[in-house]
Amino acid sequence: MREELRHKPTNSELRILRVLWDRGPSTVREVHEELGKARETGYTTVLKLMQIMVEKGVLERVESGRAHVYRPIGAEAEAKRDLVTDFMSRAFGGSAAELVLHALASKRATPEELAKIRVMLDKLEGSHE
Amino acid sequence: MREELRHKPTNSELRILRVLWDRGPSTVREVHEELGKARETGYTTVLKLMQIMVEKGVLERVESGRAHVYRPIGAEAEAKRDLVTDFMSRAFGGSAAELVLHALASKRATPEELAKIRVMLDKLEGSHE
DNA sequence: TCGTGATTACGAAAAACTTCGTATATAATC
DNA sequence: GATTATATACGAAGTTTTTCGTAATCACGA
Repeated sequence: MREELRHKPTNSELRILRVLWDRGPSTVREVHEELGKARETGYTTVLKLMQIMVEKGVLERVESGRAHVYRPIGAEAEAKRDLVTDFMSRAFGGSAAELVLHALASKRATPEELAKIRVMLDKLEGSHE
Repeated sequence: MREELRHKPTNSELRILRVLWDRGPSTVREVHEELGKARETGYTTVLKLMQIMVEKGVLERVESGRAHVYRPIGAEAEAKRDLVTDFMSRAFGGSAAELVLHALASKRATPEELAKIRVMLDKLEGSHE
C-alpha cells in the first residue's frame, strides 16, 4: 500500500514529462527541440523548468559528458494514474463511468480503440466474478 | 458545426461550476456553503470568482430579490466534453484508449460502472457497422 | 427613520506558474 | 592558450490565478 505524497505536475511540467516518457532520458537541448515543434519556448525556460523539477524530486539528473541527462523519477503508469485520479475527481466527482462517457463522446474513437477498451473491460469484469 | 472559442475553467472555476451543475442556479451564499464542506474559502473569494466568471461569459446572473442567482451559460455535457478533450490531449496525446486504461486502473470501478461503460461501448460499436 | 444583518462592488495583495536575460563554466578546435 | 560554441546557474520580471479586506448598498424590523 503506497502512501507517499506525489507531485502534481503543472502544465509545463507535463509537457516536459511527456517528452521524456516518449524519448527516454534526454538532455535539455533534446527536450527543447522536441517541444519547439509544437510551441515556441526559450531554451533557458525549458532548462529552468527542468531544474525546478529536479528540486521537486520529479526528475533526476545524471551528468554525462558536458550536458546533463534528465529522466523522470517515478513510473510513467503511476504518474498517469495519478493524473487521471485527480482529473476524474475534479471534473466528475470521481465517477469513472462519467469520465469514460465523456471521453468517448469527445473524440470519435476508432474501432481499434473501442476494441482495446472492450478487452480491458472483459479483463476487469472477469476479475470481479 | 460549432466554432466558438470556449473558455477553459481554472481549478477554482471548476469547483464552482460543479456546485452549480449539481444544485442548479444558486446564490453566492449557497455556493459558498457547499464549497465550505470540502475546503475553507472566504465568502468574498467565492463572490469575486463568480463575478469574474460572469465577465468571462461563463455564468449568467439574474437579480432575484436582494441576492443574485447565478447559473452556467453553456451546457454541462459540452463543458465536460471540452474538459476531457483538453485533458486527454495534454496527458495522453489524444488517445481515448489510453485515458480509459488509466481511468480503470486508477479506481476500482464498480461492476455497475463497468456495465454502464459496456453499454456505451455497445452503442458506439453498433454505430460503426 | 435608524440601525442591523446580509449582500455586492472594488481594489489590491498574495501565491503559483512561466518566461527569459545575463553571467558563468566547460570543452573542443584552431 | 585564445576563441568559439554549447551548457548550466541564478535572479528576477511577467502573467495568471486565488484570496480577502474594506466600503458601499439594500432590505427589513424596531
